[in-house]
Amino acid sequence: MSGAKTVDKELPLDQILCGECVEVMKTLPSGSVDCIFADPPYNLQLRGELRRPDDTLVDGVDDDWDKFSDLQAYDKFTRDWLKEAHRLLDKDGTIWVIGSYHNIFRIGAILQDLGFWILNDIVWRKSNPMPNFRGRRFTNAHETMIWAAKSETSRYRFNYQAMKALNDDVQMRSDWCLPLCTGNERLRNEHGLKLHPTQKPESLLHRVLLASTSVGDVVLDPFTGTGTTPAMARRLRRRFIGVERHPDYIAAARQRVAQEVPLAEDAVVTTPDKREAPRVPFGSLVEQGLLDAGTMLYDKKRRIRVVVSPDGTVISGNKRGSIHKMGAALTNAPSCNGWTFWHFERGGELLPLDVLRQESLALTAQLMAEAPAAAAG
Amino acid sequence: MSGAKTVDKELPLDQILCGECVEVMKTLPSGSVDCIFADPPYNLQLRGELRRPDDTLVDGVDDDWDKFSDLQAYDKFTRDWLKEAHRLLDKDGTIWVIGSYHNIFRIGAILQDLGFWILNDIVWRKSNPMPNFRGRRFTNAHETMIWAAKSETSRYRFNYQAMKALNDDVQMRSDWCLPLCTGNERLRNEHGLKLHPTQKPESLLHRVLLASTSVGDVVLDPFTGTGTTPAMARRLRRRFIGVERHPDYIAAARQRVAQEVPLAEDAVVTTPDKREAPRVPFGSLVEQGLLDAGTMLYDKKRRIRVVVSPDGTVISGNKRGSIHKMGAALTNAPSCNGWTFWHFERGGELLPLDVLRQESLALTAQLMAEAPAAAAG
DNA sequence: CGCCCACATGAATCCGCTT
DNA sequence: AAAGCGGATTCATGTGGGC
Repeated sequence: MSGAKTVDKELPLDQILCGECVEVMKTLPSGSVDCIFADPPYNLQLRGELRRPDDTLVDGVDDDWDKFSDLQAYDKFTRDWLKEAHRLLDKDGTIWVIGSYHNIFRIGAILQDLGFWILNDIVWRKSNPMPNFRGRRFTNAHETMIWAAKSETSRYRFNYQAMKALNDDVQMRSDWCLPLCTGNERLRNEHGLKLHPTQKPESLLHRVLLASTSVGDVVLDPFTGTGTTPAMARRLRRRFIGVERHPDYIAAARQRVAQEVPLAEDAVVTTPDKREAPRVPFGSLVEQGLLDAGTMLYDKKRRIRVVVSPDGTVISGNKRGSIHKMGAALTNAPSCNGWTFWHFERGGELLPLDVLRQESLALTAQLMAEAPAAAAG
Repeated sequence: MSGAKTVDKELPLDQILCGECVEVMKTLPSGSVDCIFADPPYNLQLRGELRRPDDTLVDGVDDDWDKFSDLQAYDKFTRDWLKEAHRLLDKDGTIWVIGSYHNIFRIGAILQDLGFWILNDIVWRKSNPMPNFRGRRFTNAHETMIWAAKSETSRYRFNYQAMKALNDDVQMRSDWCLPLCTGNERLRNEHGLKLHPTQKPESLLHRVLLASTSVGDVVLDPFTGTGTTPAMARRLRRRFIGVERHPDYIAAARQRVAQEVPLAEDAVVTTPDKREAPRVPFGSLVEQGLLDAGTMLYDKKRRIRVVVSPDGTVISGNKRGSIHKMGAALTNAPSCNGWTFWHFERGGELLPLDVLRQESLALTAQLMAEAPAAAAG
């Protein structure tokens, strides 16, 4: 995606910029990023301190950046940065925003108001959440991410097959069970205390970027914190732009990113979607000599048959049409994938046309390798 | 709760009322219900038809009641019924609202705007959701419920121990995995077609009511549909008020509720929360002769000791105070639960004071059973 | 009666390029 | 811009019929 953008040269790629997110975002050109991941302040309305039953203090989020005078102030803040996010996003780009019940409803409503088109709400189920110490509510065991396209008509990226592969070959669901960021992954200061109160686990960003971006895409994180998004972007060979205002976080994030080793180029290749394979017109099989005119095609159970025509149509009685149209017409179906419906005979058994399509693609790839310039032209 | 309300006589209890929810709600007195469960229209905005890969048609929600001209119209609708809900709710009451990403962000924001205090967002994870047939998004495998109190200062009901018991003795989390309403539970018309497009599973309402209401509480459902809430309320011996505008749904719901057999009275008693047990003043142990003045109390490791005073205070040197205050003072802790901190000697071993509290409660219960009137007075 | 297989179905914002 | 059309896409569960 980003490779085609003329604005690329102006972009501060693979950098973590210092400043207020809206101010910094205003310096970037419109439509210049493919994906945004945002972990904004949660507006946690914690009243006083919270203690565990053993009287140790729960280190809640009480930093200054998480203080807002009221809901209206939080809404204004949210609308301001989301407006800039909308401007920066490519027309086919998507945005992820993570939050809890304190702020996610404000964010979701404002996203919709600004014209973003929600694709999913994703539940991050924490495998090891903090228990509810007072026993007055359900254990708050999840956070919510909203995944939205720039507009209703966006042709957004979703690596469906990669997600399916990641989930034992069944569709990835809207609930993801992942552990909190702990142990060595958690950045700590010289006193061993956690550097950032809400550092997100790398596994979360790994899945987000794998699902919704391509290699080389530009990913913006307006609230970079300690740099989980940049680090994962670098690991997965995406480009990143981070924005953060706290110097301590920036220093930690830059160091972290510098230490991150990008995966080998062939290691970031994921299961491709079939839609992205080059289209093979059925007629080209006849042209290439992979299938002769006059060949008989059958459905799987040999109940229906058609004859291949030299122009790539197929004929049954006085009807003629594409392999798809004829498959649909002869079965009274609303549509039909001719590549998997029709079969040809080879060695006494029936094989789907898709086998020939694969052979055609392999043949083309071979020609490309032998004479790239000629084949491309 | 409701037993103490003087408005009870005016309430149309255990009925399903016919009409627009806001109109009907306006006829009910303020502060008259303990809990509200609402399953409002989701405003799904479905476009064309959707087919499964096997070409069968998905029976989507295309009912008129789910159509709104735009987000503003949906917001107005939502604000109107939530305002009435807020008025009807007892000051310590709670509300549940279920929705999907299409509408839940509008609802959550408006709840907050109206002064409701969100307690949890609960994720209903569907064990058997409908897949995403086109492979263009993550499987939409959950719906979200918001649980909110009338105000920040509500002393709302949460049956913590019952929820814990229901969850194999670990705290109930904010994500609930429950199957869809299918099979025999799903109400069908004479043609075997589903009567209501979005009937909720009984297990969901069972847990909701068990978590947030007491036996005898009044539960309002402004969008009753085919009556899952009334049916579960009746089964669990709660009172209900249903509101529904579609005559077919009302007829089905009334029949359904009539067939519902309430559980035996002793079957709906759930694990009581400790904080609901009658409070036992430490001094009453001395009064009851369960502990003699002058008895020595120790911490678990016998490092600290105090002496029991006849007035229920404990003494260490020249300091005197409650078991809690003295526990905190002698350990430099901000607070201390004296019942579990202090131990007494029995048969050569140290037992926590809590053992005596249980014995005191048992003794009182025994007295109540022998002579109820006298003990109560 | 039990096992096996076919079939039905669920709150769904469900395609994208060419002409 | 709207239409045409190639062709990509499903999981868990319950029910019911056949054997």
